[in-house]
Amino acid sequence: MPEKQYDAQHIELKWQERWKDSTLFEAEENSSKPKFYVLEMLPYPSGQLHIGHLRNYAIGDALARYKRMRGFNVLHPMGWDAFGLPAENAAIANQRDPYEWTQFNIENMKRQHRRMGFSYDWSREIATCDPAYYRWNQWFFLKMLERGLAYRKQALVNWCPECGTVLANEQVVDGCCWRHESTPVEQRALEQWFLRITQYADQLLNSIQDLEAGWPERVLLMQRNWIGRSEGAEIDFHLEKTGQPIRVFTTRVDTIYGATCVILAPEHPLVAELVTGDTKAQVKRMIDARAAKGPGDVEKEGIFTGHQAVNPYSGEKIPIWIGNFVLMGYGTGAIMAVPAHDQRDFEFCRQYGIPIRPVIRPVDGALADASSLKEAFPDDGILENSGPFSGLPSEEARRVMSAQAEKENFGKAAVTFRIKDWGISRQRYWGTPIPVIYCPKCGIVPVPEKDLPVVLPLGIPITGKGRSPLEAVPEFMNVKCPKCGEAARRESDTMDTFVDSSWYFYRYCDPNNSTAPFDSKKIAYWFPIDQYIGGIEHAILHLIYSRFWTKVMRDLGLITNGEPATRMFNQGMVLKDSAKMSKSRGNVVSIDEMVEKFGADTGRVFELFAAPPEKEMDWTDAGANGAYGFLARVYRFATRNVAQGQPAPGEADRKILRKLHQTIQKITDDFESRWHFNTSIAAMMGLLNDLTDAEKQISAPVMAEVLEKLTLMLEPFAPYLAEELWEELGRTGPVFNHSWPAYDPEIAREEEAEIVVQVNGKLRGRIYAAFGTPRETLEKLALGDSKVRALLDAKQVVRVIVVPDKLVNIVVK
RNA sequence: GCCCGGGUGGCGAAAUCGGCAGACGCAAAGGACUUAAAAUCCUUUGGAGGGCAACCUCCGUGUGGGUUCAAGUCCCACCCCGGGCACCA
Repeated sequence: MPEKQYDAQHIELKWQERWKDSTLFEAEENSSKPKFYVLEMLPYPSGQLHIGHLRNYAIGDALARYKRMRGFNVLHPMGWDAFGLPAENAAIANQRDPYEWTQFNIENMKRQHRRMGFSYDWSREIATCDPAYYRWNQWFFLKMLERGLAYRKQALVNWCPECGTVLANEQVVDGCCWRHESTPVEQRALEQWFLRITQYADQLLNSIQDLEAGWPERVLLMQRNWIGRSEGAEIDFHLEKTGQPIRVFTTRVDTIYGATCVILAPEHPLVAELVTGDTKAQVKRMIDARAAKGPGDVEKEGIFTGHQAVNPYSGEKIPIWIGNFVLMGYGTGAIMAVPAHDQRDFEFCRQYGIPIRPVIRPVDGALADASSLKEAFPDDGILENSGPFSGLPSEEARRVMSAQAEKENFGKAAVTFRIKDWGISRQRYWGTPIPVIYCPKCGIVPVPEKDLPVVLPLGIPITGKGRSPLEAVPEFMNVKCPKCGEAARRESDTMDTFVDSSWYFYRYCDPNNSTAPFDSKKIAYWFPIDQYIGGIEHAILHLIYSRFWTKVMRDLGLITNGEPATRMFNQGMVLKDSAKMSKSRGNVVSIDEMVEKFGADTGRVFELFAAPPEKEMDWTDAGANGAYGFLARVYRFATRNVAQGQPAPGEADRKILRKLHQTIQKITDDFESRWHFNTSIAAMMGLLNDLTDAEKQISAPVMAEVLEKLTLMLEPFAPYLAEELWEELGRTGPVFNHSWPAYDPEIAREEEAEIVVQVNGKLRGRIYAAFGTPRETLEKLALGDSKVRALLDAKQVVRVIVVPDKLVNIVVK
């Protein structure tokens, strides 16, 4: 009879058909099992899934299946982040209704995910473009508005005068509009809505320490830097002429006697008062130049205002400059320049001939001579030439000096954060409408909760021109004021899509709730997320916003957890032939194409086998062939050995059982600790190689046991094949309803330890001894080894190092 | 410039706590089967040298130093690659 061949297409279609429309894992809130919530980051439905998107799902699905087999009540939901710029651009370009376009893409992606056989609980599917979801974005917005966490202020946006519309940063190309390459983008001030994330800056920073156990160190580091807390002092210099205070922020108030000028950001409000005529025009050019270029490329540039400021400590008069490197959005928008102790100030002052005056000396050194200074001395030391503070160490001086400022009312110790409030206004069609009404009489009026959701009007023209697409829809814009009943206008801005992704994973726990965003009891059961998996590109924005949202919901009394996820994992990128996959390179491999060529199981196995999951991996068809070959060998071996084997047990049985238990141990360890599934799969390949070598010597019961356990171990990686083999073995599936195989360390252990014998650290031989053989015996054995003895001839043994069960190193002279 | 990762055969990689470098796979070469090809199976495969042979010797984890009985792994300096941030006072 010819051997059965592995036909991935046939097998996968068969099981897809059987499991059509069914949810594989159903998570239950009332289960007595321990819970495990595993989540991959939301995909955006661009409709064109390629194998680069596959990796975090392959990892998440393997983990979900493994945890399920370990007896956990697993929640593994799936949904779609379905608002955004691409949908709108597609609508503009293809004249398609964005809602239909999105629905089409969601259906397509769902089909692809089903084809891959991922174990989602489809009964919990959500799409963020559904009013049933975004209604709660609006509800949260109103709650934040009530508590002063949402506010409106003027902010600068990129504006294309040709389109008459707002541009996202990525739509600005070389300072010009992406559609009008010769039209420079302008900065225009618009009233925009903000969420006060800065109010949570301290909490977001402090509770990072709770994440240290389960989040990658680099993500936490990036977040710490992003939040950017710095301690220092705010000090008022005074305008000489009027006595008007100019507040500066500094981390080095101890250097203030070395301040030789005050520098204002060009946008600083005082600038408008201080400068006139030509200088004013010069300042405007400075602002525009910076907007067009981006801060990194700008040369330091300064303008003297002609005014003087008074140092509140020394009474000294110093010039006031305007500097293009001073940021209005950080600190107070004004700095004191201490060129002797700050490299950037040093460069600026040298450029403009402003005096440089050292006031800090190293603890065990002398004060630098200003005329010979080559670079700034930025470190702490001892104060000199600093009036009553001379002789104090920097740290103490900072404390004393800010205390004095506070006492005498010209400043205080202060903390500044780099993080800014979160601007959520988007002048776009495709997002959650901001639920606010502007009444000429009552002002800003929130939409009453009973009128939610404010729904996006469908079927309207989207041209990409004008302030916002919604503004051109009178049926949407014109409303009665909920307070006074007079004619009023709606807010036409929609929300940033990061709002959608900030709390979607809570909605999964209760996706159909129509009276609340979710039932708090269900959240209390499932949260925090046990494992979140996604790309490193979200390390900052998405992950800070969702942490912020969690803290706000906790303060609203909706949830009790302070962080959304206890563990976070960032998978590496998938490359194709060593280059990032992209349409322009033409190296995109679609999931459909891959499944037709190799099968879903092969795709998963290869993506996990080619590299450890946190590293980037290179997709090559040859490599995928290798993974296919492995699955095919497993299939052929299993099908030809079902109910086969020698009647009597023998030596081969013992060896193969040992290998089996070693393999189970290895893969279990990989799942429990570091997720190096590449080595897990390598271990299964090793087991299969040993099985093939001993094929004819294995007894029937051992063969049956090995095949059963191998199939169970395949389940997280190649579920279709596992299911098929399970059926071949005469068992009833699904496989994930069965327990993960246990290993016995006694069986897994080698009978004898192989002990390496080194002479002066070089490998010279091996000896074999039972585990736990005492040091003395090992030393004797090693010294007695004939090969070793030959090498020791005429040499003197200085020392012998014995590592039990491992190694003997003989040091000779 | 700063911060964070990396650098191991022809290639992807393994070596989890300082203890046998190169597991597992790809590619390649040779062989078996075949009219032939595909598929499958077997053998070889870090480099150099030696031996009729079982095998043996030396070198080898980006570079140069160091610690150690022992270094891919720890320390110092440097080079290169990738990612992030970029005048943050």
